[in-house]
Amino acid sequence: MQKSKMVEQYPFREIEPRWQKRWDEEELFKIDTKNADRKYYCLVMFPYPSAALHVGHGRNYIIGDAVVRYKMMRGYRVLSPMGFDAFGLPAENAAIKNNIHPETSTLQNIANMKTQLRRWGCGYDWLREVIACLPDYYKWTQWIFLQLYKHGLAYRKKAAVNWCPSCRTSLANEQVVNDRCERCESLVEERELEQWFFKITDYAERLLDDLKLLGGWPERVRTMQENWIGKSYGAEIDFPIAVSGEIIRCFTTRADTLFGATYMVLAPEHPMIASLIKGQKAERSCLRFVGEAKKQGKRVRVLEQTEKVGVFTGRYCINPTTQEKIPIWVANYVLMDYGTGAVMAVPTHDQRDFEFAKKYNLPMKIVIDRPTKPLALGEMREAYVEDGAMVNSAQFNGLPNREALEKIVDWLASKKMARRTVHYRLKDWLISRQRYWGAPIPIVHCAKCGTVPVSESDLPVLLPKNVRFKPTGVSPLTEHPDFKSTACPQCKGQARRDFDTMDTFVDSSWYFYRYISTREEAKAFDSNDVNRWLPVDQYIGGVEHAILHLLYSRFVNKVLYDQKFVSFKEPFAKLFTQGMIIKDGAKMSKSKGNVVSPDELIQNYGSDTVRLYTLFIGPPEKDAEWNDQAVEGCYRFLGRFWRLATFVISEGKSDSRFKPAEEGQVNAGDLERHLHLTIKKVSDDLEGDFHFNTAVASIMELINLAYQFRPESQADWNLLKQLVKNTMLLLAPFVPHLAEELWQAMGEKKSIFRSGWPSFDSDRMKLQKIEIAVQVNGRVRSHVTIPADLGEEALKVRVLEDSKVKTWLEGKNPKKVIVVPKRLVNVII
RNA sequence: GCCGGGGUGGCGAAAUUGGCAGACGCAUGGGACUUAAAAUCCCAAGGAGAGAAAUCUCCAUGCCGGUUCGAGUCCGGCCCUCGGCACCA
Repeated sequence: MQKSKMVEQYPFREIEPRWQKRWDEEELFKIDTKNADRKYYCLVMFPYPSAALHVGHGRNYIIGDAVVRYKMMRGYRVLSPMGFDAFGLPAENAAIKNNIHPETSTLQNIANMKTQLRRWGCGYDWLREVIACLPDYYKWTQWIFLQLYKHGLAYRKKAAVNWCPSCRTSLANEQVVNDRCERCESLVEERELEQWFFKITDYAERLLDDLKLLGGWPERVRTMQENWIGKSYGAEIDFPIAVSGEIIRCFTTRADTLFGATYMVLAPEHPMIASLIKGQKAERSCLRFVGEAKKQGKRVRVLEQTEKVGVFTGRYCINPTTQEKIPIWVANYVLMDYGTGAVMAVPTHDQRDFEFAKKYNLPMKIVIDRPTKPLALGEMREAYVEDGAMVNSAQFNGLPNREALEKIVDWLASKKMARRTVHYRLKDWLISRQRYWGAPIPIVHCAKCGTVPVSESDLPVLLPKNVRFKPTGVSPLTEHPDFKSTACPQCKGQARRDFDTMDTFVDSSWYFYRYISTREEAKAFDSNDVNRWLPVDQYIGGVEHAILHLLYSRFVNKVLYDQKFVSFKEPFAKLFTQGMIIKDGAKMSKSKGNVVSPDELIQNYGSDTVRLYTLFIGPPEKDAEWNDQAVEGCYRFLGRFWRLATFVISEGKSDSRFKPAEEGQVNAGDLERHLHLTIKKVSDDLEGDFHFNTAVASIMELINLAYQFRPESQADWNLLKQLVKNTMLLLAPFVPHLAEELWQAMGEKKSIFRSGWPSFDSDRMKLQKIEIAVQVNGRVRSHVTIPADLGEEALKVRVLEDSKVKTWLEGKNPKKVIVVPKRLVNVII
């Protein structure tokens, strides 16, 4: 790139800062939320304050800004807020490494990012800025916690967390990639810790059900949430233990295979194991096995390559369908946290059970037969998992297995040995973090009263600033004397605070309400205002948040709905997830060294060019490869438009760098027609699913056409003026500085963003004469130009007279002639 | 394994939802302007073949088949690729 040699296409360096300043001064994006007339809430996912933004981040804000400006021009009162998801581990790690307080570096980063956003020309109501790490925000994050606590939706239990042995800290699920720590790549371990959870599982059914209300969401995201919630229908079946009569309860989705259940398998953590094996011969070997399995940890156990191993307990239970005694085993492949931790094993119709049974020589029985070739036990190499007819299943023999499934459950249910149940894959949300840089959990631990919530009037629980950073494995707050001890809110006795902080996903699960009431000091938000302005009309962000953030926010919304703080069931009416920007085949990241910095690009081409290219690069929902050379193409186009516009504004007197076409290859009628077509196309593209790329392409076409037009009369000049003026409006959401500059150069006084959106006239889009493609046997052989209103029969006659058609006909009569009005004629021979 | 995207020129991509495949842009080639270059403006361009030429013919949207006058688009069966979930009972 020879940027230094490049001639400046137009004076963007002077224009852009000037308009950025003017828009600030005029408070173009300031909104009063007491008034919700023609409201439009456009929300871009608030960023984590990293050191510098690259063009990949930029796509998010540029798309958002284009939507905001377009809707403004459509006459909406658009709320466009911005804030920062400012708590979190990276800042804390940087603090440890560089010996700088995370608040200092975070606030510095925020200042930098605001400068960058401003330079991009992205417009926000900065009076509504939200910064998650400041007490006036996290006070209310703590309030959210208390609301959940109050209704039994926040609880404490001992649980295994992801633990990175080299960073000596716990990690969030999302920071564990393929069982390894995202930063240092060491294998993640498990550690048992007393933790706070939010009971999101109570809402599993509604979170799943209400996905139906989200027609404005990409199907992909809805499906991902559906998978994550993972609902499965099945039944719990009771297996009495031989002799004792105690019940082992197991969950199955395949009750049709019950007659083939030839053994029972328990998870090593199953609570009944101890009493089962007590006094048995196998007691010692069982205990050893359980101990090893637990030591191995769940994470390793579920790895695909981990061998399935197990041990016999020496005890039996009764298959409730056959009354047969079947052995009870313990095996590493059964998980305690799905279903009941007990699995009825059907080796003939489940692949894992099949492998396990082969290995330990356990009995097998076929209960569903293959419709094609009957199964034979001796010949089976794998489990038969397809459908078929029931066999070896008493009164159910001969039934299709899917039908038998229901009947077997009914039959056992009538004997009170089974009941229909539903299981979810979704787990409760673990929100405790043993880290410093987060909102303290507003709980006090008192020896007398137990866990006691801090009262709302005592919020915020301030995060102390003078702490020592070293990776010890416990929160630095543990060592902080002032923070540590406090009075119990209940008995006023000596007590200690909870040392943990909240997952940053709690911070981000409610920020979109706070934007409505940023200045509110007495409450998290004003319900009346929030109910007027939400749901968010358009949410825009990366697909990487498809599950966590979007699911948590939906959950919190439902909790607030139940407690009557909000009156809507879902917080985000429409969701748009933009694709990533790729460079050299990989996602842009500092560590990969493939980031494209916007600063240099803006210096060389201006932010309007960067914006235009970002929108033109491809369909916004798809990933796209960044191409520096293609940026220049957009820069050239803006220059081309600038030259045309300045030439037209002065009626050919000023800009000597523009030369009109020597002979007009386009007439005024065509040009006007295309102007109206373009207005329609751009409007449709923006109203639809953000087809910025094709909208830009059609504007380019229009300008290319205008270059072919030679103005000869005052009417021609007026047409050209109308054209460039409308094009400014069409371009304004994409290239706001250039559009505003030219707009005012045309003598307009009001901001272009307060000047409405152009309309088109369908009558002016019509052609007098149209060209029709003529096919012979489905292949295009000729074209005819006809009056637009020519009737079908007349068209047929005209086509059959065509010399090329005659040649193909070779004097014969056509079998059939198909006419597609205004498009083509197909002559079948 | 299950679920969901995708597969179109040298490249990013379009295609009015079944109607002229490749708009627009990048890269490329040529021309104009210029002492020259840059910039700008104009023109060409999917591949193969025929022709002096205008033109013409054939082949082309991952592969195979089907429906249809007509398929990038619809149906059936494969292949590849990206993403999500997964010893889930």
